[in-house]
Amino acid sequence: MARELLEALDQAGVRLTGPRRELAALIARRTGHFTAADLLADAEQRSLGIGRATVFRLLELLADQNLVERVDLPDGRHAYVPCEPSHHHHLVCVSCGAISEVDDCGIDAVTAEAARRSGFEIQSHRLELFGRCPRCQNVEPRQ
Amino acid sequence: MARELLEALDQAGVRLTGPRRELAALIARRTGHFTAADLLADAEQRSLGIGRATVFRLLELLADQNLVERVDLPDGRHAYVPCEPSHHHHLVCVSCGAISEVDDCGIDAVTAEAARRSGFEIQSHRLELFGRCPRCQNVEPRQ
DNA sequence: ATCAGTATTGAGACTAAGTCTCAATACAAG
DNA sequence: CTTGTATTGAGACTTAGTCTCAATACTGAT
Repeated sequence: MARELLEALDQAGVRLTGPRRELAALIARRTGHFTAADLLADAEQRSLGIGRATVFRLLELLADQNLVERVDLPDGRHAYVPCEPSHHHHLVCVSCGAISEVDDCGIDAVTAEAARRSGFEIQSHRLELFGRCPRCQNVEPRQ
Repeated sequence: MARELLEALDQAGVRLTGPRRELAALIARRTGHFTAADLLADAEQRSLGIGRATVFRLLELLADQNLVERVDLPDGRHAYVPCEPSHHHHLVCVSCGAISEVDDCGIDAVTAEAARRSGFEIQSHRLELFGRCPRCQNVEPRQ
């Protein structure tokens, strides 16, 4: 998966540098969502000597490329999740942080209806679903 | 509208203090969304001598009471919008910041479908729609 | 292979956002 | 009025993110 990220960056015409390769590998081995601080901590733990700015710069690049998406957690923090570049939404497990992608599911009808009622010209939307993944439901049922 | 905020705070069993009254009035005279910094600036401009912490504390209180909702702007900033305490979603005008509330519009069907497909047990969701309000469409058509 | 030009880098200063502590104050119930 | 306690502002502190700049390292051309 790190490979895919790097290929996509290559396609985008940016240089494939050491720090970028290393960060791509760190992202690839993460499961679920992570924050910029998580990634920075990973890098520091391995003494990769990667600066804070570089982490933010890469995340921005990946987000531009839709290889990673920014998710606003219910507690207000910003996290990222690696994902397919097509438009979709995320299900975030509030227990373990696991992420699942869902594609359209009919939200277009909802936005069209909202546009009709309000007169707004809708350009984009963001739908985030929070709950518990199947695994966490089994571990601690009906909490 | 400041009155409504204060009444609701009273209901919630907190004290109706000077700073809270003043901030409620500032919120009431705002249109569209605003950030904590905006409110703080308003207060400073009027030399109300209200501390940063007080502003954040009140916003948290109001959010707990669902009198104000936190919105994550596309650029990643956090904003607040005063609103009805019932569940609903917001349309945010990216030109002028105007806010419009939309109620359900069939999103429950979407979340149910997503839950079915993923096996998640969905607890909450957040839908934000960004676009241009009717007024801004007229000012600068088809931008 | 090497070179040259330029994108990218890390360090660290800086800004902004938000939290926390604590002594002083002000509300509200009696 | 008095008194107990919630709330306050100041300001230190933390965390998130940006910016600058000189040094480095890709990459494409040679």
